Amino acid sequence: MSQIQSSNQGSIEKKQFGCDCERCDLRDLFFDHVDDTILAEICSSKEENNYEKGDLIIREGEDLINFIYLRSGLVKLYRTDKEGKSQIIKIGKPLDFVSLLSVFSDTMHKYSVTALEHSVTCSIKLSRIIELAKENGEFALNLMQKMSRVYDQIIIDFLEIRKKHLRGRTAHVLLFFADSVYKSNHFELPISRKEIAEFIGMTPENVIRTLSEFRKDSLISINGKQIAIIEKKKLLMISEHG
Amino acid sequence: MSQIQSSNQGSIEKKQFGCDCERCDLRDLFFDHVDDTILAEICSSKEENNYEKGDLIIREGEDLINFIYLRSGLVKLYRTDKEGKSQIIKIGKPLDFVSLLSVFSDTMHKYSVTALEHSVTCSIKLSRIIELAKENGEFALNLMQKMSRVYDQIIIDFLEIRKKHLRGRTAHVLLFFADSVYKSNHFELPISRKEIAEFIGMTPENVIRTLSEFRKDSLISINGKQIAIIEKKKLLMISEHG
DNA sequence: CGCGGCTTTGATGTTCATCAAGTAAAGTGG
DNA sequence: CCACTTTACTTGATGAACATCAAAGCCGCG
Repeated sequence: MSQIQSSNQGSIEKKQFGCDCERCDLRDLFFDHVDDTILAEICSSKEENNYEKGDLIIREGEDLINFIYLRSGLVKLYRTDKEGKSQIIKIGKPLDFVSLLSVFSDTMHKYSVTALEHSVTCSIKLSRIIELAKENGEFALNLMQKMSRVYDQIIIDFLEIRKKHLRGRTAHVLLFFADSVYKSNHFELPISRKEIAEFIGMTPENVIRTLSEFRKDSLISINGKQIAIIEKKKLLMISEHG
Repeated sequence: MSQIQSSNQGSIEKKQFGCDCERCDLRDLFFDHVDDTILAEICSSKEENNYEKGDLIIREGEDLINFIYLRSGLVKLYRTDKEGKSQIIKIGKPLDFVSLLSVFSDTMHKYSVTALEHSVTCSIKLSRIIELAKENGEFALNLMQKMSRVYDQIIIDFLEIRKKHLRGRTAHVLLFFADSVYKSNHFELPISRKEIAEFIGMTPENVIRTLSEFRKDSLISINGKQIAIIEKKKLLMISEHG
């Protein structure tokens, strides 16, 4: 994992924070209710990290020191049991909050996070965030809302997936990447067949078999990791149970 | 559903709040960081409700007006789809927070809640809680921690259950009631076989079959809803996968 | 180049849902 | 309070869905 400090590239507008937080989409989300002085302090104390595909960002069990969020890229959030088997909980995009889960429930990370593509995270000392929340209820409330939405979405996805069979689950994953991540019917799968299986609670063999079926039925075309969705409506029907 | 207002029965210690919050276990959890004046105000404006087994406490989709928590009793938290099929998310005990989930993520309830035994809830206007959180960061942070723990536990339980087969899931449920709810190896099941099935994502028939198997293997004894766990160690092994 | 992990397909058996049919229990109206 | 209706429970039989095992091809990497 490489680790670089972001440099101020002289933004055009607003104050100089000694960093480039002004241009970060996440700023609004987090710091709506924090005044500029504090924002500048946070901003200059933050740490920006770069990760390549496959890099471990957070390891389950590690001490929870930083509040980490995803600035760009794509990550998977997962748990691994003693036998080494993983279960993927969520595919995290920017504006999702990487370490948001479990930040306030424990002193250790409850889940691991690994980059699925080149990703950039920002880290802020958790102790500072907690101070801020104590001092500033609006900020705390804002955080609470975001957290709650992320959690609720995970629960609803789990329930949705549990209702479906193999074909429905597989279609669900394809549509998730097409609609929620890449916003295109043609994309490169950022995860392996095995990881799809860990995501939907099936075996890799059966995921592959189902993808092959979809291909034979001309619902999708497959070229390694390249996926093109051909019959989206049919795929949707399969996902919603068919 | 009956609805009674709690009456002050003249508590011995501390101030008179015009209510009996002093004797509520939940008080500490919520209002550690709120001063007595505000506490008194909240306390006298709260509404206490009684529910019998089977009473609906919250209906999915209802406007989220009150912050509701479970003072005593047992509830199920669940979602129902268009075809009328339910999925149970969690069995809620006192000190769990009935309306905690989704309170801060939406304007509507995302889940339904039904009483599994006689239950007592306290309701506080959500708008008041939000004001409090804004004014008082410590309170907000406290709430955030509790919420986060509840959510994390749900996610971990979902993952655990997903790893297991029918026998493991059924054992898991029995042990949950024995250890986490009733703290006894002999208890009356508060939910039907069908509800167990909705909880673990199986069919009622197979839940029944598995319970019968456990009975034939002398791991448990069954008399209607009365369950006695005989071979706890073996049940534990089955739960942890055997 | 060769090793290890991911991928793919096929064959086989297990696990589970579904259907059916009957019993017990619990609620309902006269 | 009893006959009636409904809902929950139970067991068996069957087939579908899925995991597992096996074998071979592929790809990336040291």
